[in-house]
Amino acid sequence: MSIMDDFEKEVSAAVAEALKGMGARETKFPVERSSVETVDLAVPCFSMAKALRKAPQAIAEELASAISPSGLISAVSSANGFLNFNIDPAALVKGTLDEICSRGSEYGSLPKTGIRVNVEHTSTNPTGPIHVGRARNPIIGDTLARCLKKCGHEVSTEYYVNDVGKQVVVLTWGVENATPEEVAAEIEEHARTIGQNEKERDKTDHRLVANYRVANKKMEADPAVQEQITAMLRGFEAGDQKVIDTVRHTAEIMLDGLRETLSNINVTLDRYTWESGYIADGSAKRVVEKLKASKYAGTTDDGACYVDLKDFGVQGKNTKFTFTRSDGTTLYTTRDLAYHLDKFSRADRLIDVLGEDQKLGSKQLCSALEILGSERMPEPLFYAFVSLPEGKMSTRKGVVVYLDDLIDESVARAYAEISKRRSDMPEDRMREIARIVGVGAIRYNIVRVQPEKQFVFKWEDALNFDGNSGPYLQYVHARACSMLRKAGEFERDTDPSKLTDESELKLAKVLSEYESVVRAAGDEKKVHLMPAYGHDLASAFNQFYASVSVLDAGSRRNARLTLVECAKVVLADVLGCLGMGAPEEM
RNA sequence: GGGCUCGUGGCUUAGCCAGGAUAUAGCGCUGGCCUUCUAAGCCAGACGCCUCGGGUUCGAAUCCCGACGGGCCCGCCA
Repeated sequence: MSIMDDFEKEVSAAVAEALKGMGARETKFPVERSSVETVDLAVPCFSMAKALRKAPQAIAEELASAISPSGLISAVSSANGFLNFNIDPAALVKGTLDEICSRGSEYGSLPKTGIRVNVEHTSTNPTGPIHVGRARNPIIGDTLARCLKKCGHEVSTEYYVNDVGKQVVVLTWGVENATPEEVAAEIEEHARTIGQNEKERDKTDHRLVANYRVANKKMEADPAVQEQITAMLRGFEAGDQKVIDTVRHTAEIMLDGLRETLSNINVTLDRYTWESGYIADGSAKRVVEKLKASKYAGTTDDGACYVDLKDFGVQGKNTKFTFTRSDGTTLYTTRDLAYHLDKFSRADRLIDVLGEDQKLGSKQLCSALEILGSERMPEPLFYAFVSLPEGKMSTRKGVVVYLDDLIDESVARAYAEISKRRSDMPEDRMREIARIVGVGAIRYNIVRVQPEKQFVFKWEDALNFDGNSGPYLQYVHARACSMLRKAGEFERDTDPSKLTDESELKLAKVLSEYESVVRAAGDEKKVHLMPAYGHDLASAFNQFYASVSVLDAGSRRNARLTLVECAKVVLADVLGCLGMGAPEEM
C-alpha cells in the first residue's frame, strides 16, 4: 500500500462527503491521475451535471469550496469542470523514501500470491540461428516473466522444442549425409551471392545452417534423397528409436547454439520440453481418443479426423480442425494440445508468447481445449513481426540479420563509446561493461514498443545509445553509484523539509509510482510500460542532478544522498525486470 | 474472397481496453550549457487537420459504422 493509494482513499472519502452535503443521491465518481502536471488527482464533474442539474464547472467549484485541505490533501481547486487535488509533498517524499529505505529491492514488489504462472516463450524451430525478427519472443517473454515474479507469482519459463516433423528431419539428413565438400561449397556460394560469411561463426547453430541448405537443395534436385528423407520421416512416425534418437541428437546440437545466444542476452529458461515426448508417452494419442468421442468430431473419406469449430467462433471457408492424418498419426496441433494439458497440470496460469502468425492456431487450440473439457485457457501474448527496410526477413533468401550479429555489433559499439571516454579503465573492465551496455541497448530497444506494433529493424535505432535507450538508464545508475562511492558513509535522512526543490519532488513522485507500473507490466502483460517508466525515472534523476548539488549540499547533503540511493535502488530493480545489467560505472 | 491486426510531427513512439483539461517521449533539426558530484547528460526552440469520411456524446486520438493504406492468417506443415 503506497502513499498514493492512501491519498486516493482520502480524496474519495472527502468527495463522497461533500457530495452528500450537496444532496446528491448518486455518489459514484471516478478519481483519476491528472494529465495536468501541477495536479496529482482529479475528479471530473461532467457525469454529475445531469443529476445535480448544474454546470460541471459550478459543481467543481462548489465541491472545491466544501472540501478543506487536511491529512494528505494539501490543496483543492477547480478548473474546466475538474475538481483537483494535490498531495502534501512532504508526506509524499517522506512516505516514499521511508518505504524504499526499509524494503530495498523489495520495494514495488507485490505480496506473494502462490499462483504458479508458466511462461512459454521463444520455442523457435531448432533448424537455424535466432534472427532479430524472432528475438522479440525471448525478450518479451523473459521480461514478462521477470515482471510477473515482481507481482508475487511463482513463475516458471519454458521452451517447447519442435523436434518432430519434416524440417528437423531434413536438417538431420543434412548433418548425417552432406559431405564436408558440399558444406564448404554451400558456404562459399552463400557468401558470394548473399554476402554473408558464415564460416567465421564458430557456433553450432550457424554451422549447421549450411547442412540444412545442402539437404534442402539435394532433396529438391534428387528423387533418391527425397525418398531417403521420406523414409526417415516414416521411421520417425512409426517410432523407430534409431531415427528418433538421431533427430533428437541433431536438435540438441542446434539447441546448444540457441541456448548460448539466449544466455548472451540474459535469457535462461527453466525447462526445455520436447515435442516428441508427447508421442512417446502416449498423451497425444489420448487427446485423439477424447476428441474422437466428442460430438463435434468427424472423419473425412480418407480417414483423417477433425472437429468442426464453427460453433466456436472460428471463421473462414474451412472451420474443420484436423487432428489426425488419414494414416492415424498425430499432427503438430494435436501434440500441442497434449503439451498444454501437461502444462496445466504443472501451473495455474499459462502464458504463450507467440508470433502473430499463430493467432488462428491459438484460437483453434483453445476451442479444442474447451471440447476436451478444460476449464482454463492459455493466455496468448502476440507480437507482430520484425521486418528489414528491404522487406520481410527470410533465412532462405538471405534477407536476415542474426541476433548473434546484432549482439556483436552492439557490444562493439558500446566498447567504442567506453574507450572514447574512459582511458583510465582496465581493458577487461571495459569489455565487461561494453557487454552489459550493448546487450542492454538491444533488450531495451525491443521491449520499448508495444508487441502488437510492427517493427522495422534499423541498425541506427537498434544501436541508439541516447535518449530513450537502455544505456540512458544504465548511465543514470552508474552516475548514482559514482556519487554514492564518492560520498562514502552517510546517515540516511528522509526529512522532507530538506528535499523541497521542484526536481526533488518530481523524482520522489516518480519513485512513488513504481508499484502501479509493476502491476500493469506484469499482471496486465503490458511489458512496454517498464522501459517507459525506467526512462521517466532516469529523466527525473538527470533533472535533479542538473539542478541541485549533492555532495556539497551542507545540511541537505544526507537527505539528497538518501534520495540518490533510493533512485539507484529502484532503477537497479527496473533494470533487473528488463533483464539488463546495472553497471556501477560506465 | 473471408477473418484478425496496425495507422499519432521528417522518422520512431506513449496515450486507446475503463471517452474529459494545453496529445507523451525519443531520434533528427535550431540555439545555449563541461574551472563544479560521469556531457551516453541538462536547458530553450521549431515541427501535429492523432490516415480519411460518417455516427454516438455536453465532450472522441480513444467507442461504433464505412473507406483507404501496411502486416498476418485461412494445410492430412510445424
